Amino acid sequence: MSLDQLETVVAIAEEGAVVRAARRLHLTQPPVTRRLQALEDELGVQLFERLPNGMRPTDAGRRFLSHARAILGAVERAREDLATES
Amino acid sequence: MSLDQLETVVAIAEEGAVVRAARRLHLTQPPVTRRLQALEDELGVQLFERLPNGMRPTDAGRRFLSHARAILGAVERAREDLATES
DNA sequence: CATGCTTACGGATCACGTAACCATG
DNA sequence: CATGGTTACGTGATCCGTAAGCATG
Repeated sequence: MSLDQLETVVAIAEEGAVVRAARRLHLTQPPVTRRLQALEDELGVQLFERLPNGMRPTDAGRRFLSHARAILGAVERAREDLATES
Repeated sequence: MSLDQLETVVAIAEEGAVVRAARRLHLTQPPVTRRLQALEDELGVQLFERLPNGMRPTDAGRRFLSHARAILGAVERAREDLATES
C-alpha cells in the first residue's frame, strides 16, 4: 500500500471514472488503472465495480475509502504541524 | 512522503540507531540512512540528532513520530477491516 | 464510432546492496 | 580498531507514457 494508491482510489471515487481521476492526478489512464489493480491485488478485495460508463465503489471499497481519507488527512496534518511550528 | 519512510523513522527512533533499524527492516544501513535523508529533505526539518553512538529524535522529530505512528496505525486498521469482514 | 478500461512494451527513474570512506571512543 | 553513519556506484525493479486492444451504448 502506498499513499499514491490511496490518493488514486479517492480520486476515482470522487470523479466516478478512471479517465477523470487521471486528469486530476496529472496522469494518463493506464497508471491509474494499474495503481488500482495493484492495490486490489494486495488487499485481495475488489474496491470498484467496473460499469460501462465508469467506476462505482463496492461495499468493501466504501469502507476502504473512509480509511483512505482518514490516512491522507493524518498525513496532511503531519505536514502542516512541521511547517507551522518550525 | 511514503509509508516506508514512516516505518523507517519509527524503527530508527525505537532502536536508537540506523544499524539496528536496518536489521529490523531487513535492509542494510545505506537505504535506511537515505530514506531518512529524503524525508528530512522533503519536510525541510531535521528529525534526528546524529550522536556518536546513535540517533536521537529532535523536538520536531518527536512531534513527527507521533504523527507517523498514528498514520501507520490507521493503515493497519484499514488492512484489518478489509481482512476481517470480507 | 465515441467513451472508457485494460494490456503490451520501451525507456527513464528509483532504490537496493556492495564497497569504500569518515568520525568518534 | 570497533562501532555507527554516510557517500559512490552499478544493477535490478518500478512506474510512467505511447500505442494498441477490447467492450459497451
